[in-house]
Formats: sequence, structure tokens, C-alpha cells
Amino acid sequence: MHESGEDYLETIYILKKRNGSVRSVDVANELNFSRPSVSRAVGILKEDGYLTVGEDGELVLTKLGTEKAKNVYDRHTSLTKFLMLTAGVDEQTAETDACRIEHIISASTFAGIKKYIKENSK
Amino acid sequence: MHESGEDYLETIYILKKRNGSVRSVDVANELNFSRPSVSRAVGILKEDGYLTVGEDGELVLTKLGTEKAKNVYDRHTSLTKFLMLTAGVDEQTAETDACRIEHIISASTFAGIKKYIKENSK
DNA sequence: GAAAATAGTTAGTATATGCTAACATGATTT
DNA sequence: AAATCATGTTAGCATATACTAACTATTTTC
Repeated sequence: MHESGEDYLETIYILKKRNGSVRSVDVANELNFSRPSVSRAVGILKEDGYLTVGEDGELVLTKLGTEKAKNVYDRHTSLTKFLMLTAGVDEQTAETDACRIEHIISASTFAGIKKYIKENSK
Repeated sequence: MHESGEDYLETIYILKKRNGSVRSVDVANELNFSRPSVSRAVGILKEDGYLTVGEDGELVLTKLGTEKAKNVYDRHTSLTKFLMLTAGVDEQTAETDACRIEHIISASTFAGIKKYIKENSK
């Protein structure tokens, strides 16, 4: 699983929560990517067992895909909070940076960040 | 300037401080990259005015290259400290994560991190 | 001084990931 | 029904970046 794959899964997960269902074109619009780019990425995620595609084109995350997506999303939201708390940046900036950091941070650093938030965000 | 370029400049900067002079092969050994990979990267950095190559193969950062390298190195050391302070991770883990984050963090978040360190590391 | 090691380069390969152009298909609109 | 629109796919291109194989040139070593 590469960074871009994580981004696609996360986006599908978010759009599903937001709109109820997700098609490739929705992902393309959300990420500002071309439809062919999404088409290919979806093909790979499907190959690798992260999602299935319905006859109507609906993208449905498998259990594996949902777990992965939730995990990335959790890193995303936690990092956003963390950056706002510590570096004092606005939400927009925190979001943007979180979105990049979420893919590369180690498990132990992430655990430490979660702990920091728990102890410092009351 | 791409991420890999920043890494090469930073490595050259660190090796110069550590050993006095730097050749391509030293960079290859430090980063565990092949000599051809470094050769190509050095060619690009030279093209772009970040360094010069002496007749003996010594890599010398230009003013531009030194500035850039110092900047990345600063981000690196600050992020390492920051992660140790906040997430409570060990230096090795902090270093590894810092080395990835240093290339993607925004200027304003970095400024916030510097401020955090100043206020919390006494 | 010949053989071997060291350093750098050239050429070509591989992967990840984005893009455009063009096409197929099915739904909608007039 | 014909034209249009929406969606997805195929094919091929581009870039960044690492690699191996093999060549060159210089330097060491015996």
C-alpha cells in the first residue's frame, strides 16, 4: 500500500460518510484528479482487496479497506488536532499538513501524539 | 526542488560538517543509494546551481545550496526535538520521522513548532 | 609495471503516479 | 429517435526516483 492508495481509501471513506454512496467520479471531483487516474487507482485497490465495485459503479470498501481507511482517517484527524494544539496553526493549515504527514508517520510517534492529545485537549 | 534534492543537499551538508569534505561516493554510502543514483542527482543539483564539483570530485555547496541545506537541516533538528518533547518518542524514532516530515511541512506550521520548542524546552 | 580496487558515468530498466485524447455505454433531454 | 451528457476505460505520455550492468579513468598495491 502506497501513499496514494491511502489517500484514495480515506477519500472514499469520507465521501461515503458524507453522501451515503461513492462513485469514481466523486473521488475524482473531491481530489481534483482526472477520471482515468481514479479509474486506475480503483482497479488496483480492487485487485488488492480493499474495495468492490457494484454494477452501478458504487465503490464499497471491504472490511480490509474500511479498517485501513479508518486508520488513515484517525491519523488525519489526530494530527490536525495535534498541530493546532502544539504549533497553534489554523485548522486549514493543520489539515493540509496533516494530510501529508498522515502517510509517513511511524506507529510509535502516532501513539505518542494520541497520548499528547488525550492529556492536553480538555 | 524536490524532496530527494533536499535530502541530498542535507546529507552533503552533514557529511561536510562531519568529515571536512564530501564526494559522491560518501553520499551514496550514507544514504545507501547506488553510485549512479547519486551521480545523476548531483548532476541535477549542479545544473540548478546548488553545488559545484571540484576536479578531485569534491562536492561543494554554493551559497544557494548551503542556504537550502541549512534550512532543511534546521527543520530536521527542530522536528526531532519537537517529536521527542510532545510525543515522547526516543531520539532514533524522532529522527526517522523528522526526516520524512521535514520535506512536506508548511512554513507556518514549522514556525509554530519552533515557537513551541522555544517555550517548552527549558 | 601489471593487476586490482575505487570512483564516476552511461545506458537502460522499473515503479508510482499524475495527465490527455479518444472511445464505449448508458441515461437524459429535446 | 437523435443529439447530448455523464461515467468509466484504454492507450499512451510525462516525471521523479531508485536500480543494475557495464564502461572509463584514476589510484593503489604487490
